[in-house]
Amino acid sequence: MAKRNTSQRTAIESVFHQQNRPLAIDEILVAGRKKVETLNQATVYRNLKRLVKDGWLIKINHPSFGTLYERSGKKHHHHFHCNACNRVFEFPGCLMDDKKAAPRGFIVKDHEVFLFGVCPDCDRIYGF
Amino acid sequence: MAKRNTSQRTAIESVFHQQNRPLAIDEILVAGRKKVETLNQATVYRNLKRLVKDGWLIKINHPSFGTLYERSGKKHHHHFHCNACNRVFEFPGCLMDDKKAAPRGFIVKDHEVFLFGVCPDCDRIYGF
DNA sequence: GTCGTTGCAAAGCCTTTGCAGGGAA
DNA sequence: TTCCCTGCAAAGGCTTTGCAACGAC
Repeated sequence: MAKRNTSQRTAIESVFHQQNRPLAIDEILVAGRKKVETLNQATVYRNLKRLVKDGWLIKINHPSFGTLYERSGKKHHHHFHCNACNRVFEFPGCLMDDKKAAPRGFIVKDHEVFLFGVCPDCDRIYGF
Repeated sequence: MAKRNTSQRTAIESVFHQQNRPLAIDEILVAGRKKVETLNQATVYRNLKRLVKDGWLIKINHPSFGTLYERSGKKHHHHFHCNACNRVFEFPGCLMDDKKAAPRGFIVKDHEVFLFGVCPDCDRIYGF
């Protein structure tokens, strides 16, 4: 199935270029409508699915926000959720060794890590 | 709000006593109905919510199965999902050091790890 | 008898899908 | 012109909620 360039898809892609962080469906829809007023929710869902399938996006499962999407191709990183401001941060690098993470016999091919805590801003302000 | 013991709640709790692994809503409902035939889905949802609130259960977010529940009070462990048989395993222990997992300034209070790969059984049978 | 709990059905989210019209190539 | 893509609305899952009846204490 050949892919056609539409203003809607371009709008959605540009949202990811502007915001370098994991985005929720709704954020994508709202930001996308600033570029294409008529942008429909179903269109966003269809395009995200397509972009994931094409390997341009990665679907993330946030423990409390549900589904988030982020650009693929980034270096391996983990996610951090600030319990105070609810923002999601990305931490480059990794301390997990897949080979050592599981008991003998299990073959680990990938992993997903979510960290929870307090970000520097909130620590400074609220002193959690 | 005082808590009353009902046959429904007892049934749900006993499902967790019998199956020592993360369970999906539907598994809980099906297994629970073997003890209390009339057990209703809404009742299961309400009790799970209550048991989580009381700290008796923990809610887990499985990247592809959605919400799972497991007994609280277990030692720290991570979850492993076999890509071949789709079973979820629990691995005791942890190689992650919260203190080292984040850049300076971030305070990590907790983390959640999901490993993906092939379990020993599937590796033996299919040689993935 | 009180009031927390249950079953049932309706309603609420989030996401997917059918369909006819619209637009890219 | 072809046929992929879009908007809209309906439909599907999963989860929550309102309400009257029920049952633990």
